[in-house]
Formats: sequence, C-alpha cells, structure tokens
Amino acid sequence: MREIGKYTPGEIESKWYQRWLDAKHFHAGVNEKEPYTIVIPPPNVTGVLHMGHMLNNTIQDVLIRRARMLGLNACWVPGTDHASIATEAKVVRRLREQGIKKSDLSRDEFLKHAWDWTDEYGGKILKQLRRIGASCDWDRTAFTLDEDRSKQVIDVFIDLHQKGMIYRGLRMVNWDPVALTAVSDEEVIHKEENSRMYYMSYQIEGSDELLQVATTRPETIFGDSAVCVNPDDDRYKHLHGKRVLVPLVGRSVPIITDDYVDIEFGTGALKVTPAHDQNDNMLGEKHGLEVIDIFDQHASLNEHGGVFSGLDRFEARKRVVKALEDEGLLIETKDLRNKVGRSERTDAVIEPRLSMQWFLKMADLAQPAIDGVKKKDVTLHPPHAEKTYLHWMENIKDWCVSRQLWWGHRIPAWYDDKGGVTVCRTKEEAIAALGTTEVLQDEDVMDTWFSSWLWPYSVFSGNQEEEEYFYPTNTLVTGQDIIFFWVARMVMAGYEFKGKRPFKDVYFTGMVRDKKRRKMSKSLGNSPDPLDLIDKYGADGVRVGMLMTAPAGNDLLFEEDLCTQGSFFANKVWNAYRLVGMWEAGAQDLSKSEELSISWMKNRIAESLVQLNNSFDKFRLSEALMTTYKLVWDDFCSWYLEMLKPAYGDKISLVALDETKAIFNTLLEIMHPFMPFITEELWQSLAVRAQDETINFAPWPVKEITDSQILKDFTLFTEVVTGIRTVRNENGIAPKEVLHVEIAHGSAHSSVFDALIMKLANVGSINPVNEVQKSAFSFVAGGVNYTIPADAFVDVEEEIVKLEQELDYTRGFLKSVDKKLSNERFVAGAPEAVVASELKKKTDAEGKIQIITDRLIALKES
RNA sequence: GGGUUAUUAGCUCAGUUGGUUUAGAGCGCUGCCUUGACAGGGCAGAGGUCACCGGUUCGAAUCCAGUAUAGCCCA
Repeated sequence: MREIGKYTPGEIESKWYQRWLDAKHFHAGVNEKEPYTIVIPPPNVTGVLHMGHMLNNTIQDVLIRRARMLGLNACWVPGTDHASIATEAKVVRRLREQGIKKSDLSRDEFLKHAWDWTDEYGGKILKQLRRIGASCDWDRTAFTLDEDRSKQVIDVFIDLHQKGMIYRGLRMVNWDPVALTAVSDEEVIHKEENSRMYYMSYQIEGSDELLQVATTRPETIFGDSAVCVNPDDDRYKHLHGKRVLVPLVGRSVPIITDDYVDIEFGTGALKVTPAHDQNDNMLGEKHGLEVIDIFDQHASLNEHGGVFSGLDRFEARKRVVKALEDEGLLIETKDLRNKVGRSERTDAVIEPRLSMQWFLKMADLAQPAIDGVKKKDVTLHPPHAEKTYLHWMENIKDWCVSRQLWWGHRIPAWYDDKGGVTVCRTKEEAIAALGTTEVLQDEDVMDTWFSSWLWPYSVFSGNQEEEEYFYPTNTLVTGQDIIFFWVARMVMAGYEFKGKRPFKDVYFTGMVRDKKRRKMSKSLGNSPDPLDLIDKYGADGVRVGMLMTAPAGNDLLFEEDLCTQGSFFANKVWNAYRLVGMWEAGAQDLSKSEELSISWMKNRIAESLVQLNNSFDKFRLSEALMTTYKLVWDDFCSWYLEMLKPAYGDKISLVALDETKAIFNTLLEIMHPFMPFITEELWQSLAVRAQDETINFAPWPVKEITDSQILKDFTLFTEVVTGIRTVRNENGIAPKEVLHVEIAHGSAHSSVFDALIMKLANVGSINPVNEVQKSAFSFVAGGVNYTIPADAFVDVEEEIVKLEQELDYTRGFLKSVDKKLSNERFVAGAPEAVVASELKKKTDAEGKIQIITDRLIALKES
C-alpha cells in the first residue's frame, strides 16, 4: 500500500486521463464480447461546454464505465453536429465584424470561411469533455458534415425521394426574416407578450354602413382578401353576401361566413390575409380567396404596400396606424396579451410565409416508430415520456426539411431552364435525366436534424461489420426538450433504413436550472462554467454533485454547494485510505471483534450491491449514487473503520488488515463509474498492479450475502451504541467519561457485540445484574432494558418525565396495532405475513411497555 | 383552449405496482466534541395532520372522482 499525500484532484485527473488515452482503454473494436454502445448527442461543433452537457455526459460516462466493468465491449461514440442555423449565424457575424457581407461572397467563398471557422474552433467542446473524464472512443469521432456522414445523408434524401416520400410544395412556413430561412415548428418558441388590438372601420360597399374589424396586425391590410364572420352571428346576418372596402387600400373584398370565427373574440369580424397567417391561409383555401403576398424576405412591405413599401413590418404598423387615425378609420386600441412566436435561433418574430420548400411525408415513417415504443422495443425513461412521444407521433405533420442556408448538406435537386427538376447525386446524372445541357443545383441545404436522425448508425461510416456489431445501440441519453426534434426522428430512421430500433433505452434528463428554477443560460448569466467548477472541486466532485440531485426526467436545481458535497465525499474516501495506510499489522490472530466487523462489512456490501444493481437497471442513477455514498461514508467510514481502528500504539492483525484492503478495493470499484479519477489513483496505490492493469477494466464486484443474520444483529448493535451515545449527549456526559452498562440477568441481550459496544461507546463493562441500580439512565433496545448507573448525573424527576413520554408514544402505537388486530376483516383478509408482522409489533410494544412501566415504578419508589 | 406531470420536513427529492413499527434520505438547522484519516471531521437531536374535499377498501402518501396551485409540451 503506497503512501499518499494530500488530496489534489487536478493533478491526478490530468495524469490518469492522459494514461488512459495513451493506453487506448476507451477504444472498442469488433470482438467476440457482447457490445454495449452509446452514441453521444452531438453538441454543436463550435459550441462550448455548458451545464447541460456536463449532466448529460456524466450520465453517459457512468453507464459506459459500469458496462465496461461488467465485461461488455463498451463503446461510446463521440462527435459533433454542424448546426446549420447557429453556425452560419456565427460565421456571418464574424465576417461582418471583418467588414465582409455574406451577400458579397459566392457560396464557395462563404463555405471556405465556415470551414476555417470550424477547423479553428471546432471540437473544442470534445476536448472539454475529457476534463470531466468522459471515456469516449475518440478514434471514432464523427461530424455530421464530414464526408462519410454527408454521403449517407444524400443517399437517404434520394432514397426517400425515389420512394415518393419527399416532395416540393408551396407551404406556409415559419419564416425567420433575420436568418432568412424557414424554421420548423419545433424551432419556434411561443410566448405571451404585450401587444395591442386595433379596431378599424371597413366601409360596406355601396352603403354608408361601417363594419368594425379588430386585428393585432394592421399592417397586413394590404394583403386582405376577405372579411369573415360567423354565420350564426346575428349582428352581421344582414351583411352576408355583401362586400367591404379595405381601408387605405380601397380594394373591394367579399364578406364570407365560417364558423371558424369566434363570435366573442374582438368584434366577431375577422380580416382574412391568406398569405400571412396559418389560419387565414386555411380559410383562403376553403373559400377560394386571392393570395396577396405583401412582404419580401426581410419582412418588409413590397410593392403591394403602396406608399409604405420598403418599410419594415413594425415600422409599417406604426405608419399604417397613424394613417388610419388621420383618416378617422381607427376606432380604438386595446392592450392585449397574446402569444407571439419567435425564432429559437435569432429571436426574430416569426413571419408566416408562403414559400417553396422540400417536405418529407411522415405518416408512414411514424407508424413503426409508434409500434416500437408501444411494444417497448424502445423503452423510454422515465416512462411518462412515452405519452408525450405518442401524442406527437400520432398527430405528426410533414417535415419541412429545406433551409435557406449554405452551411449544411446541399439538397441534391437539379433544375433546367424549362422548369424541369430531378433528384440525383451528380450534375452529370441530372443533365442526362433532364435531357438538357445545363442544370442548376438547388440553393438550399437540409435541416440539420436531417443528418442527426441517422446518427446512431451513420457514425459507423457504412462499415458493415461494425454496424452489425454495434447497431442497434443500447442507451441514448438526452434532454427531454429534443424528444421530437431528434429522438422520435431517430426511431423513425432506425426502423425505416435499418429495419431495427436505433437504441434499446432512452434516458431523458431534465433541464439544469438554478435555485430559482430559471433555466441556466448564458444570457441570464446564471450558469457557472463547468470547467471552472472542475478546477475548483475536481471532476469527481462535480460529477457527484451533479448526479446527487438528478433523478431521471426531472429538472435539476443546481447549486454549487452540491459540488462542495461531492468534493467532500472524495476527500473522505481519500482520508479513509490514509487511515488504513497508517495501520500497522501485528502477528496476533484475528480477534473476535475483527472477525465480526469484517463479516458484517462484507455482507453489507453484498446487500448494497443488490440495491445498487437494481437502481442501475432501472436507470435510477441518483439513487445508485446515494446507496454508494452511504455504503462508503456511513457503513465503511463511520462504522467499520471505527470498529477496526486499533487503539493508539496498538496493531491490527495482519488478516484484518488484508481483509480491509480487499474491502477497500471492492468499494473503489463500486465507486468507479461515478468517480473515475480518485478511484483509479487509490486503486493503483492500494496494491502492486501489473503494468497495464487499470480499474477501468476491473470486473464489477459480484458478492453473495453469506450471513443475513449478522445484518440484523448489527442493526441491534447500532441501536445499543446509539442509545448509550444519546444518554451521553442528552445529559452532558463527556465522551471521555467511561460508562458502565447493566442489564438484568436472563434478558435477551446477546454478548456477541459487547467488545465492540465497549469500544465505540466508551463503555467499561456490560454486566448482567440481579437488580439494576435505581439512580441510572436507561433505554430500551431490542426488547432489552439497558441501564447506565451514573449517580453524579441522574436527575430522577427528569428521567421519569422522559420515560412517561416514551410510554405514551408506545401505548399510542400499541393502540393502533390493536385496532387492526381486533378487526376481524383485517385478520381474515390481509396476507398472513402482514398479520404476523402486526402481531410481532404488538408483542414488541407490550414488552417495551412492561419494561418502561417496571422502570417507572422503580424510579418512583426511590 | 388541448395534452401531460406534479404538489411529502426549511430546501431538493425517495417512497418499487395499497400493509415492514402513527412516513424516509441528502443538504441545511440546533446542541455537544480542540491532539494525529478527514473541522472538508465526529456524535446526537429537532423538523411533516404526505395541497384540499369526497369515495373505494379490513387498511390509502399510494387507487378513483372533483377542487386549488405550479411546471412542461402543443395549438
């Protein structure tokens, strides 16, 4: 056993991670062992590590490390995502800082800049992951936009197109006028905001009558092609079939009727702008209305805006309202809270816009993915995530897969000058297919998720042997927020392209929030930098801190104190090692107490392992960690080591020392998935290891409970020790003061643990006596009355009060037990074991009452 | 508006398909402990009518219905 100094996490962490890398411990190739595979949720290639990554990747590492110890061929595939919108936005911003506009660059020039950026900053986040101890197979690092992945993405697009599942269509999309691209429904964040409802007058054509129409978007009047009322609305029945003139524009549009309109909302008359609102578009199609697109790609008014053309939509709103006021057409304005959709990436207000896009039909893809989850071919944890998943899947809409960006996989569609279009891999094929001499490729790229949905198998680069071995993967660990974006789509892709699920289990993590339940984010400034935390508390400490409070699927309220607790735990383990290291072995035989302690500890470990394995199997990681924490801190450090600790100057028996080292060894292995660094350091120090030996591959401990009686007896023993300590504490008797314990002759007390009780509670003797002393403290444990004579300290009156309180409690308890037992239907209806346990409670309580009563009588006599 | 999940000690959460002492843990809190593993520690203790109201049952924190509050997802 090597001597160690103070605990300095930073040193041991960098040392061991480098050695693990050099020895390629984390690389997994195809072999005869059973594989256990996890693919990382690829972070944005230009991103930096945040608390969400910290949580997510710690969990993956715990799972993969335990799998490795279980003897599985553990493979954790790392990689990054090209994140079209986010990355392109960053590149555009950087170019702008250098005075370069994207519009001045050719596509190729722009992509050159983007790749430069990626090469420069890309993968930084993967380096950061090493700091937390992530045991990824770095040789397999993949990127969604690299050559291997790109080929597969293009193949899939073409394949789906050939199957008739990809089509091009004019659809109302969520237009981001800052990023200049359509975004998916999932990328729009709807939030309540303060806005206004404007009440305007529309004149009935051929009459002086005015119709009031309310809207939140007066600037869209240029696109009005009808006013709609509810057919049952009595106020407007006389207007059915008439027409109105749009204010400022003077255009005549029909009044239509549809029960879509809510009579109660606004004035009950709705202006219909089919080009700029999802619902209006639906009405427009139903009633055959004209579609007037009044905005350009920046959401500024185009030529339909008349004198306002060229104005941004919000500026236009102000000017239109002013103009309406000037003409006396604005009746009133009311404040209102309504939901506004904003782009997740740019925060711009989303403008519904008709646009030519590529879509993927989802209905057929969804069915196998629905069945797979229902059959538990794919199991979601926690289980309630299933409902969310199924609800979305069963109401799935077609997926708009094109994005008006350059950074990404360019859509393999080609156009000739006569409106012909073909989907194929190369320009040559396109020319041949279209029978022309010149074609142009589609300018758009695919949605990033269109590459990440292939991730569970695309990471194997089409290598058949590897794919067959590692796919389907075992566990996916990801945030609940991307259940639709990513998880559901991977399940669909897995069944569609591989005919197999992509993974067996999905472990959803919650969101990392601060104490006030706010999501941790850069903009709020409430998120600590995980690397700073690691510098401060050590990676093991931060890992423990994170997982301590992270039940599956629930949000995690993070505070730095948790890392403190984690690092204290590491420090505790470290010092336990130092203690054992200081012990000197003597030539004496194993003592009875040593033997008892060792036997109990081994059985206790076996008992904990049952719980622990169960928690792991159910993905209850914080529960598993807590079991480990208590086993090590409470059972091992607080009980076992204190029981075995030789008195000052004494020696421990050699056998006991060796057994203790073996126990320590086992505990380190149990802790290893949670705390990889400190356990490797201590494990290596504990014994002489072979050159290439590592705790990374130590077999996960398998221990049998050999003596379950000792576990019960031990509980009783702790009750006696605690009882004596409580007497000290409650009565101000110093720990140094030696106490003596008396028990009645013939009581149920077992003397097996006497020596240990004497050691841990500083007791001089435990004697059976014929008559216990009156001037004494007492407590009941295991049906035995323990008395502690202490003339100098005992206040008889106080003792009587305490005993009477306890008597009251016990009588109350007995009463509730008796109530059950006297109920015939309980005795007849409840399982035998339950009745038996109630009967035992009754006997125990009666025994205790007897003891206390006797004691009270004795005290009162004195 | 629709869906979904919650509500248990000061805080964060367990409570495994209704029964294991009239509810547990970690942190925090209170008191005591100054010498060699660790004060980053030790010992002990206090704290909850399990949101509310009904119902089912021999028995409910646990099952059912309703109410209130909160969160998340979707429109």
